[in-house]
Amino acid sequence: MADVAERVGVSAITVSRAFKRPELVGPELRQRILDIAQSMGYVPNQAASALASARSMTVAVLIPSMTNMVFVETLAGIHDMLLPRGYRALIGVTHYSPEEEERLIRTYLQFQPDGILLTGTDHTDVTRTYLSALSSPTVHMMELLDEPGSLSVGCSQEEGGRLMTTHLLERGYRRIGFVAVQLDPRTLSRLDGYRHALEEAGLYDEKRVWRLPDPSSIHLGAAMIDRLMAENTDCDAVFFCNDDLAQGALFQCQRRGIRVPEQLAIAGFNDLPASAWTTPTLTTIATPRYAIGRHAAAMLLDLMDGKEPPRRRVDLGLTFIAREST
Amino acid sequence: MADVAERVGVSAITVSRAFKRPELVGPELRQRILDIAQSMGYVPNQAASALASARSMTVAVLIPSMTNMVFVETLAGIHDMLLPRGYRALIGVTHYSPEEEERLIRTYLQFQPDGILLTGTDHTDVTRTYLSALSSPTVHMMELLDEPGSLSVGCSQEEGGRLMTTHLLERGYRRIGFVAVQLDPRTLSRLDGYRHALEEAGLYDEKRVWRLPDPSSIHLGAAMIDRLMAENTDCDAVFFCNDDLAQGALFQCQRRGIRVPEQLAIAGFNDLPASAWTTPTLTTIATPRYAIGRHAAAMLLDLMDGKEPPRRRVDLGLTFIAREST
DNA sequence: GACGATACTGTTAGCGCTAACCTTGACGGG
DNA sequence: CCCGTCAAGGTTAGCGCTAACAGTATCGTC
Repeated sequence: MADVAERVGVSAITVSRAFKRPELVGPELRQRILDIAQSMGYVPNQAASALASARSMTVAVLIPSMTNMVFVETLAGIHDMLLPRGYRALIGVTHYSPEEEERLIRTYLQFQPDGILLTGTDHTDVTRTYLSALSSPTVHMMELLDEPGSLSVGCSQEEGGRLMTTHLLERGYRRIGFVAVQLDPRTLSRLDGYRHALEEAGLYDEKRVWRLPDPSSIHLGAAMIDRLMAENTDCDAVFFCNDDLAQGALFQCQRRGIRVPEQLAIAGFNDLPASAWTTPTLTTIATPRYAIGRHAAAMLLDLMDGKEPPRRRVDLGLTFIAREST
Repeated sequence: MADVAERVGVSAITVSRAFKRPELVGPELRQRILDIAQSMGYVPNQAASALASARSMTVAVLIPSMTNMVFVETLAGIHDMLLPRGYRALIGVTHYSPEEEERLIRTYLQFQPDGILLTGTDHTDVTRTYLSALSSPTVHMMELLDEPGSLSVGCSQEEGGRLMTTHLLERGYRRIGFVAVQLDPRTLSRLDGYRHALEEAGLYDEKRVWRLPDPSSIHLGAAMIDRLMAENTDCDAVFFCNDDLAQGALFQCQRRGIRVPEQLAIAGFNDLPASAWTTPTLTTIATPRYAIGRHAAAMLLDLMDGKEPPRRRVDLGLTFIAREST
């Protein structure tokens, strides 16, 4: 920067301002500075800038998984909101583990992020301590928080589970199963919604609930159909905790000649792109994941600007999508 | 850091060493420093460290798309290699645009990355200038470079196109179509492979090639089947440039009652998880994308350590997977 | 003609850390 | 007993930038 300043015949601070506070520099001088900087191959040093200004222009984003489209789309929403404002996202993948999340937080705090976006609400005590000691704001995505003062953008997973179960009941199904995998808090909330809806109808039966800690996959969904058949289940409908699983189930039903929905109805969650194209098409619930990313980032931008966001808890709702599989 | 040093009763550099060069500090003193730092909530400032040491411990990674599983899995390979060594990835999404890539490079150079991972080989001249002026190493992923001195890890897309086309010829198909979307260099290489194989067999016909700039999707694959039918194509097989498209085509064939492969054979590229489960299952070519990420990152680590990597051009090959759709 | 407002540009100091060099004391060999 | 060696820790200076404050010229206004 000093070299550029010398070549232009100004002081270093003017070069700095030409880049960071353009309105403070005369237009033609500014252009000359930028041109000469460009020709010299000068690029500002972000580390030095961060050190001097105490603003890293960085937001730490922690998501549970990269291979799950849901979170990738959330990330896209975050990116689209942050990049135009000059912020960069530092992405961490927790693999659904609060301990891994804690480790990542510790690492990313070294970058002095100006804001933090977390997925979900289950964090270790140490994570909570770190965050509360921090001056940078933290917004929670996906689930909604009720604690006063906390910031969250998401939708009610429990309501989603309830919605789908109610739909199945309305369609006349009475022996509705639930397949929960991964067993992260969002899955368990959907299971809660399912259970409450069935309990209210007097139809809840623990033996129709399958809980598996394995990660979700099409393969596992297909395997679950085989297992249900082997166990001679009496289910007339199965609500899978997400679309990957449900798609795998549909594929396997087709292979085995199980008629869906006549013999067995199948429902999913999240509305992945393929779910509109399977045979039969999959009844599911669309989650506003891209919008969640955008809103969470927007809320964070407000806070980083020192402004109070319009709302501290934003419920973006769910969209029920009835298709052929139920 | 100074506060921690004072509490422990040592100088700042000893605290610094306790974190960054543990072998230079006595074991029990080191433990005391770490304990006290922890209790005080001290976290090293990465910006200051980067400024003082001229090492950002950061690698810039540019990929074309985040919603395409292929690149997400590459990213996973990179992460798994870099994180244990203390490096962080700065992820940029170019949306298949060399101009966007140039913009991102400019932005990320501000972070003084210790290394750079790029996807593909088509870059703007400005990008090339930036990179050659840089002391940090750059590794190209996916495609292979022949220029001496250049670093690349990938597989031959052209060979992939050729492999699949040869397979279709062997199965007796004679009027083989090709659907190319996105039209990025990798897609076009596959198209080249397809064309060369057909030309050698004397069966290439331009009218059986569809080129669309649109992004790939299941929806588009399904739409292409409708279009082929409307255009009354004489194709007995269609080679789609990737699995998303091919899956959409399979779904639509099923809907329309087109028997695959008897009436129309369908082939894809990449081997996505669902391709083993569709009805019929999809013939495709598996690309070693996770391994590409790992190898590229490993090569970069060598270079950042000042070591010469074992090889500067690594071809990880392709795996042909014959399934029911052909 | 004095004055304040406005628009630019400059000076000084320091952000938090680490490279490079330096000091100290313990130890062992000849 | 001297000297070299080594382990452990300290001193000094500076990485490249920007916040805060300090000019300086220009202009309009009363």
